[in-house]
Amino acid sequence: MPRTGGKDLEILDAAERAIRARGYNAVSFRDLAAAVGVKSASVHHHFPTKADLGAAVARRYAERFLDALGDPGDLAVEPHDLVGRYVKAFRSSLEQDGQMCLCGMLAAEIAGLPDAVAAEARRFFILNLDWLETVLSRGQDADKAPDGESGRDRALSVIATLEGALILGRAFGDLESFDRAARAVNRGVDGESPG
Amino acid sequence: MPRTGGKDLEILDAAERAIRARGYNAVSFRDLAAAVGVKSASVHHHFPTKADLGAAVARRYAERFLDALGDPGDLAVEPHDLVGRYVKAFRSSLEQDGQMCLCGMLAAEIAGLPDAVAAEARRFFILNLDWLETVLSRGQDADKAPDGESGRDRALSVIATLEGALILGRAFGDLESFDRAARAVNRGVDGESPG
DNA sequence: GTCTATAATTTGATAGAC
DNA sequence: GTCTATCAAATTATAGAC
Repeated sequence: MPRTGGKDLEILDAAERAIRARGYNAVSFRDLAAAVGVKSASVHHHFPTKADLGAAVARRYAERFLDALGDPGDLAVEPHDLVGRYVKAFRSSLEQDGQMCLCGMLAAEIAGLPDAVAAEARRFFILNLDWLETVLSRGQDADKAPDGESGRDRALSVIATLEGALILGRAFGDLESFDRAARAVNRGVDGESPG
Repeated sequence: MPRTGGKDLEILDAAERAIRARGYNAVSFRDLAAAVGVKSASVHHHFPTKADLGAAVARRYAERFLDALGDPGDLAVEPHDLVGRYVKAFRSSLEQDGQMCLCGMLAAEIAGLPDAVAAEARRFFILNLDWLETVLSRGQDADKAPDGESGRDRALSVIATLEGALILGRAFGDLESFDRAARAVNRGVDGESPG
Protein backbone atom coordinates (compact mmCIF):
# COMPACT_ATOMS: atom_id res chain seq x y z
CA MET A 1 0.00 0.00 0.00
CA PRO A 2 1.53 3.31 -1.13
CA ARG A 3 1.89 5.80 1.65
CA THR A 4 2.29 9.57 1.71
CA GLY A 5 5.38 9.65 3.90
CA GLY A 6 4.73 10.46 7.54
CA LYS A 7 7.05 13.45 7.47
CA ASP A 8 4.87 15.24 4.93
CA LEU A 9 1.99 14.91 7.33
CA GLU A 10 4.02 16.12 10.29
CA ILE A 11 5.05 19.18 8.32
CA LEU A 12 1.49 19.85 7.18
CA ASP A 13 0.31 19.53 10.78
CA ALA A 14 2.93 21.96 12.07
CA ALA A 15 2.25 24.42 9.26
CA GLU A 16 -1.49 24.31 9.78
CA ARG A 17 -1.13 24.89 13.50
CA ALA A 18 1.23 27.82 12.97
CA ILE A 19 -0.82 29.50 10.25
CA ARG A 20 -4.04 29.17 12.22
CA ALA A 21 -2.37 30.66 15.26
CA ARG A 22 -0.44 33.58 13.77
CA GLY A 23 -1.14 33.84 10.05
CA TYR A 24 0.62 32.83 6.85
CA ASN A 25 3.24 35.55 6.93
CA ALA A 26 4.28 34.82 10.50
CA VAL A 27 5.28 31.25 9.63
CA SER A 28 8.85 30.41 8.63
CA PHE A 29 10.46 27.25 7.30
CA ARG A 30 12.85 27.28 10.23
CA ASP A 31 10.05 27.34 12.78
CA LEU A 32 8.31 24.45 11.09
CA ALA A 33 11.56 22.51 10.79
CA ALA A 34 12.24 22.95 14.48
CA ALA A 35 8.70 21.86 15.35
CA VAL A 36 9.11 18.68 13.32
CA GLY A 37 12.70 18.05 14.41
CA VAL A 38 14.51 18.53 11.11
CA LYS A 39 16.37 21.31 9.29
CA SER A 40 14.72 23.86 7.03
CA ALA A 41 16.33 22.36 3.92
CA SER A 42 14.40 19.15 4.63
CA VAL A 43 11.13 21.04 4.73
CA HIS A 44 11.97 22.47 1.30
CA HIS A 45 12.56 18.93 0.07
CA HIS A 46 8.95 18.04 0.91
CA PHE A 47 7.44 21.38 -0.15
CA PRO A 48 9.74 23.29 -2.51
CA THR A 49 8.24 26.73 -1.95
CA LYS A 50 6.15 28.37 0.72
CA ALA A 51 3.30 28.71 -1.77
CA ASP A 52 3.38 24.94 -2.34
CA LEU A 53 3.21 24.32 1.38
CA GLY A 54 0.47 26.87 1.96
CA ALA A 55 -1.67 25.50 -0.84
CA ALA A 56 -1.20 21.93 0.38
CA VAL A 57 -2.19 22.90 3.91
CA ALA A 58 -5.32 24.67 2.70
CA ARG A 59 -6.33 21.86 0.34
CA ARG A 60 -5.99 19.23 3.04
CA TYR A 61 -7.84 21.42 5.54
CA ALA A 62 -10.81 21.91 3.22
CA GLU A 63 -10.99 18.22 2.41
CA ARG A 64 -10.86 17.14 6.03
CA PHE A 65 -13.33 19.80 7.09
CA LEU A 66 -15.94 18.67 4.60
CA ASP A 67 -15.37 15.00 5.28
CA ALA A 68 -16.13 15.63 8.93
CA LEU A 69 -19.41 17.33 8.02
CA GLY A 70 -20.72 14.29 6.17
CA ASP A 71 -23.42 14.11 3.54
CA PRO A 72 -25.67 17.20 3.65
CA GLY A 73 -28.45 15.18 2.00
CA ASP A 74 -28.39 12.35 4.54
CA LEU A 75 -32.08 11.89 5.32
CA ALA A 76 -31.26 10.02 8.52
CA VAL A 77 -30.07 13.28 10.06
CA GLU A 78 -32.27 16.30 10.69
CA PRO A 79 -31.17 19.63 9.13
CA HIS A 80 -31.17 21.04 12.63
CA ASP A 81 -28.58 18.47 13.70
CA LEU A 82 -26.46 19.02 10.61
CA VAL A 83 -26.32 22.74 11.34
CA GLY A 84 -25.43 21.89 14.91
CA ARG A 85 -22.62 19.74 13.58
CA TYR A 86 -21.50 22.65 11.44
CA VAL A 87 -21.38 25.07 14.37
CA LYS A 88 -19.45 22.47 16.36
CA ALA A 89 -16.87 22.14 13.58
CA PHE A 90 -16.07 25.83 13.91
CA ARG A 91 -16.19 25.76 17.67
CA SER A 92 -13.60 22.99 17.80
CA SER A 93 -11.12 25.39 16.18
CA LEU A 94 -11.25 27.61 19.19
CA GLU A 95 -11.19 24.71 21.63
CA GLN A 96 -7.85 23.58 20.23
CA ASP A 97 -5.47 26.22 21.52
CA GLY A 98 -7.73 29.06 20.45
CA GLN A 99 -7.12 28.64 16.75
CA MET A 100 -8.76 30.42 13.83
CA CYS A 101 -10.36 28.61 10.94
CA LEU A 102 -7.42 28.19 8.57
CA CYS A 103 -9.29 29.57 5.58
CA GLY A 104 -10.83 32.39 7.56
CA MET A 105 -7.30 33.45 8.42
CA LEU A 106 -6.15 33.09 4.82
CA ALA A 107 -9.13 35.02 3.48
CA ALA A 108 -8.34 37.89 5.83
CA GLU A 109 -4.75 37.97 4.57
CA ILE A 110 -5.71 37.18 0.99
CA ALA A 111 -4.32 40.33 -0.64
CA GLY A 112 -0.80 39.26 0.31
CA LEU A 113 -0.99 35.56 -0.51
CA PRO A 114 0.37 33.62 -3.50
CA ASP A 115 -2.38 32.91 -6.00
CA ALA A 116 -2.32 29.16 -5.41
CA VAL A 117 -2.97 29.64 -1.70
CA ALA A 118 -5.71 32.19 -2.25
CA ALA A 119 -7.43 29.86 -4.71
CA GLU A 120 -7.56 27.04 -2.16
CA ALA A 121 -9.04 29.36 0.43
CA ARG A 122 -11.75 30.43 -2.00
CA ARG A 123 -12.51 26.81 -2.78
CA PHE A 124 -13.05 26.09 0.90
CA PHE A 125 -15.80 28.69 1.05
CA ILE A 126 -17.46 27.50 -2.15
CA LEU A 127 -17.61 23.95 -0.81
CA ASN A 128 -18.92 25.13 2.53
CA LEU A 129 -21.61 27.28 0.93
CA ASP A 130 -22.75 24.36 -1.21
CA TRP A 131 -22.93 22.07 1.80
CA LEU A 132 -24.85 24.57 3.90
CA GLU A 133 -27.22 25.52 1.11
CA THR A 134 -28.17 21.88 0.68
CA VAL A 135 -28.86 21.52 4.38
CA LEU A 136 -30.79 24.76 4.70
CA SER A 137 -32.96 24.13 1.64
CA ARG A 138 -34.01 20.84 3.25
CA GLY A 139 -35.05 22.63 6.40
CA GLN A 140 -37.13 25.07 4.39
CA ASP A 141 -38.99 22.94 1.87
CA ALA A 142 -41.98 22.40 4.16
CA ASP A 143 -42.93 26.06 4.66
CA LYS A 144 -41.29 27.79 1.72
CA ALA A 145 -38.85 30.61 2.50
CA PRO A 146 -41.15 32.81 4.59
CA ASP A 147 -38.84 35.79 4.56
CA GLY A 148 -37.98 35.64 0.88
CA GLU A 149 -34.33 34.92 1.59
CA SER A 150 -32.55 32.41 -0.60
CA GLY A 151 -30.76 29.37 0.80
CA ARG A 152 -27.51 30.78 -0.55
CA ASP A 153 -28.00 34.02 1.36
CA ARG A 154 -28.67 32.14 4.55
CA ALA A 155 -25.61 29.97 3.97
CA LEU A 156 -23.51 33.10 3.54
CA SER A 157 -24.79 34.60 6.77
CA VAL A 158 -24.20 31.38 8.71
CA ILE A 159 -20.58 31.08 7.59
CA ALA A 160 -20.02 34.78 8.16
CA THR A 161 -21.39 34.61 11.68
CA LEU A 162 -19.20 31.63 12.55
CA GLU A 163 -16.01 33.06 11.08
CA GLY A 164 -16.70 36.28 12.93
CA ALA A 165 -17.51 34.40 16.11
CA LEU A 166 -14.06 32.82 15.91
CA ILE A 167 -12.54 36.28 15.58
CA LEU A 168 -14.40 37.44 18.69
CA GLY A 169 -13.45 34.30 20.58
CA ARG A 170 -9.82 34.95 19.74
CA ALA A 171 -10.00 38.64 20.57
CA PHE A 172 -11.30 37.85 24.04
CA GLY A 173 -9.47 34.55 24.48
CA ASP A 174 -12.84 33.22 25.25
CA LEU A 175 -15.04 30.29 24.23
CA GLU A 176 -18.10 32.01 25.65
CA SER A 177 -17.93 34.92 23.20
CA PHE A 178 -18.02 32.42 20.35
CA ASP A 179 -20.99 30.58 21.83
CA ARG A 180 -23.01 33.70 22.42
CA ALA A 181 -22.32 35.06 18.94
CA ALA A 182 -23.06 31.68 17.32
CA ARG A 183 -26.38 31.33 19.14
CA ALA A 184 -27.97 33.38 16.37
CA VAL A 185 -27.17 30.60 13.92
CA ASN A 186 -29.19 27.99 15.78
CA ARG A 187 -32.05 30.41 16.33
CA GLY A 188 -32.25 31.17 12.63
CA VAL A 189 -32.55 27.49 11.79
CA ASP A 190 -34.84 26.15 14.51
CA GLY A 191 -37.60 28.37 13.20
CA GLU A 192 -38.20 32.10 13.02
CA SER A 193 -40.91 32.32 15.65
CA PRO A 194 -40.79 29.40 18.11
CA GLY A 195 -43.60 30.72 20.40
CA MET B 1 -2.55 75.77 17.80
CA PRO B 2 -0.48 72.64 18.52
CA ARG B 3 -0.56 70.13 15.68
CA THR B 4 0.24 66.46 15.45
CA GLY B 5 2.66 66.74 12.54
CA GLY B 6 1.25 65.78 9.17
CA LYS B 7 3.90 63.14 8.64
CA ASP B 8 2.65 61.12 11.61
CA LEU B 9 -0.75 61.01 9.99
CA GLU B 10 0.65 60.04 6.61
CA ILE B 11 2.53 57.17 8.21
CA LEU B 12 -0.54 56.06 10.16
CA ASP B 13 -2.59 56.15 6.97
CA ALA B 14 -0.07 54.07 5.05
CA ALA B 15 0.28 51.60 7.90
CA GLU B 16 -3.46 51.23 8.30
CA ARG B 17 -3.93 50.62 4.60
CA ALA B 18 -1.15 48.02 4.50
CA ILE B 19 -2.25 46.14 7.61
CA ARG B 20 -5.86 46.01 6.49
CA ALA B 21 -4.80 44.70 3.10
CA ARG B 22 -2.20 42.10 4.02
CA GLY B 23 -1.93 41.81 7.79
CA TYR B 24 0.40 43.10 10.49
CA ASN B 25 3.26 40.73 9.74
CA ALA B 26 3.30 41.55 6.03
CA VAL B 27 4.00 45.22 6.70
CA SER B 28 7.57 46.56 6.84
CA PHE B 29 9.03 49.91 7.78
CA ARG B 30 10.65 50.12 4.35
CA ASP B 31 7.35 49.67 2.55
CA LEU B 32 5.70 52.34 4.65
CA ALA B 33 8.62 54.69 4.20
CA ALA B 34 8.44 54.29 0.44
CA ALA B 35 4.70 54.88 0.46
CA VAL B 36 5.16 58.13 2.37
CA GLY B 37 8.26 59.21 0.47
CA VAL B 38 10.86 59.03 3.24
CA LYS B 39 13.45 56.55 4.52
CA SER B 40 12.75 53.85 7.07
CA ALA B 41 14.85 55.60 9.70
CA SER B 42 12.42 58.50 9.54
CA VAL B 43 9.50 56.20 10.20
CA HIS B 44 11.32 54.93 13.29
CA HIS B 45 11.71 58.53 14.40
CA HIS B 46 7.91 58.92 14.49
CA PHE B 47 7.16 55.45 15.82
CA PRO B 48 10.19 53.89 17.51
CA THR B 49 9.06 50.28 17.29
CA LYS B 50 6.62 48.34 15.17
CA ALA B 51 4.54 47.67 18.27
CA ASP B 52 4.26 51.42 18.86
CA LEU B 53 3.11 51.96 15.31
CA GLY B 54 0.65 49.06 15.37
CA ALA B 55 -0.88 50.18 18.63
CA ALA B 56 -1.21 53.77 17.39
CA VAL B 57 -2.89 52.61 14.18
CA ALA B 58 -5.37 50.48 16.10
CA ARG B 59 -6.12 53.16 18.66
CA ARG B 60 -6.80 55.79 16.00
CA TYR B 61 -8.90 53.33 14.00
CA ALA B 62 -11.13 52.50 16.96
CA GLU B 63 -11.58 56.14 17.85
CA ARG B 64 -12.48 57.18 14.31
CA PHE B 65 -14.77 54.20 13.85
CA LEU B 66 -16.80 55.01 16.93
CA ASP B 67 -16.91 58.71 16.18
CA ALA B 68 -18.46 57.93 12.81
CA LEU B 69 -21.16 55.83 14.48
CA GLY B 70 -22.36 58.70 16.64
CA ASP B 71 -24.33 58.58 19.85
CA PRO B 72 -26.13 55.23 20.25
CA GLY B 73 -28.65 56.89 22.54
CA ASP B 74 -29.58 59.67 20.12
CA LEU B 75 -33.37 59.64 20.26
CA ALA B 76 -33.60 61.53 16.98
CA VAL B 77 -32.40 58.42 15.15
CA GLU B 78 -34.28 55.13 15.03
CA PRO B 79 -32.42 52.03 16.24
CA HIS B 80 -33.09 50.56 12.81
CA ASP B 81 -31.20 53.40 11.18
CA LEU B 82 -28.34 53.19 13.66
CA VAL B 83 -27.88 49.52 12.86
CA GLY B 84 -28.01 50.40 9.18
CA ARG B 85 -25.28 52.93 9.82
CA TYR B 86 -23.29 50.23 11.58
CA VAL B 87 -23.57 47.81 8.67
CA LYS B 88 -22.55 50.59 6.31
CA ALA B 89 -19.45 51.31 8.39
CA PHE B 90 -18.27 47.75 7.82
CA ARG B 91 -19.31 47.74 4.20
CA SER B 92 -17.22 50.81 3.49
CA SER B 93 -14.13 48.79 4.42
CA LEU B 94 -14.69 46.51 1.47
CA GLU B 95 -15.60 49.37 -0.84
CA GLN B 96 -12.21 50.95 -0.28
CA ASP B 97 -9.88 48.62 -2.16
CA GLY B 98 -11.42 45.50 -0.61
CA GLN B 99 -9.99 46.09 2.83
CA MET B 100 -10.62 44.16 6.05
CA CYS B 101 -11.70 45.77 9.27
CA LEU B 102 -8.35 46.63 10.85
CA CYS B 103 -9.24 45.06 14.18
CA GLY B 104 -10.83 42.02 12.60
CA MET B 105 -7.52 41.43 10.89
CA LEU B 106 -5.58 41.99 14.10
CA ALA B 107 -7.87 39.71 16.10
CA ALA B 108 -7.31 36.93 13.59
CA GLU B 109 -3.55 37.34 13.93
CA ILE B 110 -3.69 38.06 17.64
CA ALA B 111 -1.57 35.14 18.83
CA GLY B 112 1.46 36.64 17.08
CA LEU B 113 0.98 40.29 18.00
CA PRO B 114 2.77 42.46 20.58
CA ASP B 115 0.65 42.84 23.70
CA ALA B 116 0.08 46.55 23.17
CA VAL B 117 -1.38 45.94 19.71
CA ALA B 118 -3.56 43.06 20.87
CA ALA B 119 -4.90 45.18 23.71
CA GLU B 120 -6.02 47.92 21.31
CA ALA B 121 -7.79 45.38 19.11
CA ARG B 122 -9.65 44.03 22.13
CA ARG B 123 -10.67 47.52 23.12
CA PHE B 124 -12.18 48.10 19.69
CA PHE B 125 -14.51 45.16 20.17
CA ILE B 126 -15.48 46.17 23.69
CA LEU B 127 -16.41 49.65 22.51
CA ASN B 128 -18.34 48.26 19.56
CA LEU B 129 -20.25 45.82 21.74
CA ASP B 130 -21.20 48.58 24.14
CA TRP B 131 -22.40 50.79 21.30
CA LEU B 132 -24.45 48.03 19.70
CA GLU B 133 -25.90 46.81 22.95
CA THR B 134 -27.19 50.30 23.67
CA VAL B 135 -28.81 50.52 20.24
CA LEU B 136 -30.32 47.04 20.35
CA SER B 137 -31.72 47.43 23.83
CA ARG B 138 -33.56 50.54 22.60
CA GLY B 139 -35.12 48.56 19.77
CA GLN B 140 -36.31 45.92 22.17
CA ASP B 141 -37.76 47.81 25.13
CA ALA B 142 -41.26 47.93 23.63
CA ASP B 143 -41.84 44.19 23.29
CA LYS B 144 -39.31 42.73 25.71
CA ALA B 145 -36.80 40.24 24.28
CA PRO B 146 -39.21 37.71 22.78
CA ASP B 147 -36.59 35.05 22.24
CA GLY B 148 -34.91 35.39 25.61
CA GLU B 149 -31.67 36.57 24.04
CA SER B 150 -29.74 39.32 25.78
CA GLY B 151 -28.74 42.53 24.05
CA ARG B 152 -25.11 41.60 24.56
CA ASP B 153 -25.62 38.29 22.77
CA ARG B 154 -27.28 40.00 19.86
CA ALA B 155 -24.49 42.56 19.71
CA LEU B 156 -21.96 39.75 19.58
CA SER B 157 -23.77 38.04 16.73
CA VAL B 158 -24.10 41.28 14.75
CA ILE B 159 -20.39 42.06 14.97
CA ALA B 160 -19.50 38.46 14.22
CA THR B 161 -21.71 38.39 11.14
CA LEU B 162 -20.21 41.61 9.81
CA GLU B 163 -16.59 40.63 10.43
CA GLY B 164 -17.28 37.32 8.75
CA ALA B 165 -19.09 39.03 5.90
CA LEU B 166 -15.93 41.05 5.28
CA ILE B 167 -13.94 37.82 5.16
CA LEU B 168 -16.33 36.38 2.59
CA GLY B 169 -16.29 39.58 0.57
CA ARG B 170 -12.50 39.42 0.49
CA ALA B 171 -12.39 35.73 -0.32
CA PHE B 172 -14.61 36.28 -3.36
CA GLY B 173 -13.38 39.79 -4.17
CA ASP B 174 -16.97 40.66 -4.08
CA LEU B 175 -19.22 43.29 -2.52
CA GLU B 176 -22.29 41.17 -3.17
CA SER B 177 -21.14 38.35 -0.88
CA PHE B 178 -20.87 40.87 1.93
CA ASP B 179 -24.31 42.28 1.25
CA ARG B 180 -26.01 38.90 1.13
CA ALA B 181 -24.31 37.71 4.31
CA ALA B 182 -25.07 40.98 6.11
CA ARG B 183 -28.75 40.87 5.17
CA ALA B 184 -29.33 38.67 8.20
CA VAL B 185 -28.33 41.58 10.44
CA ASN B 186 -31.07 43.87 9.16
CA ARG B 187 -33.64 41.10 9.30
CA GLY B 188 -32.80 40.36 12.91
CA VAL B 189 -33.38 44.00 13.85
CA ASP B 190 -36.42 44.98 11.79
CA GLY B 191 -38.48 42.44 13.69
CA GLU B 192 -38.55 38.67 13.91
CA SER B 193 -41.81 38.12 12.06
CA PRO B 194 -42.70 41.03 9.77
CA GLY B 195 -45.83 39.38 8.26
C1' DG C 1 15.70 12.15 2.76
C1' DT C 2 18.53 14.66 5.57
C1' DC C 3 22.28 17.28 6.38
C1' DT C 4 25.90 21.51 6.10
C1' DA C 5 26.80 25.54 4.00
C1' DT C 6 25.62 29.41 1.81
C1' DA C 7 23.47 32.74 -1.19
C1' DA C 8 20.51 36.78 -1.75
C1' DT C 9 17.22 39.53 0.25
C1' DT C 10 14.52 41.59 3.84
C1' DT C 11 13.62 42.63 8.44
C1' DG C 12 13.40 45.82 12.78
C1' DA C 13 16.32 48.84 14.75
C1' DT C 14 20.38 52.19 15.93
C1' DA C 15 24.29 55.72 15.51
C1' DG C 16 25.46 59.91 14.12
C1' DA C 17 25.97 63.66 10.49
C1' DC C 18 23.33 67.52 8.70
C1' DG D 1 13.18 65.65 11.25
C1' DT D 2 15.51 63.49 7.69
C1' DC D 3 19.27 61.44 5.93
C1' DT D 4 23.39 57.76 5.12
C1' DA D 5 25.31 53.93 6.80
C1' DT D 6 25.17 50.04 9.16
C1' DC D 7 23.94 46.13 12.15
C1' DA D 8 22.39 41.60 13.63
C1' DA D 9 19.02 38.57 12.77
C1' DA D 10 15.71 36.30 9.98
C1' DT D 11 13.81 35.08 5.57
C1' DT D 12 13.10 31.89 1.29
C1' DA D 13 15.65 29.13 -1.33
C1' DT D 14 19.54 26.31 -3.57
C1' DA D 15 23.88 23.34 -4.16
C1' DG D 16 25.97 19.41 -3.09
C1' DA D 17 27.86 15.90 0.30
C1' DC D 18 26.35 11.80 2.80
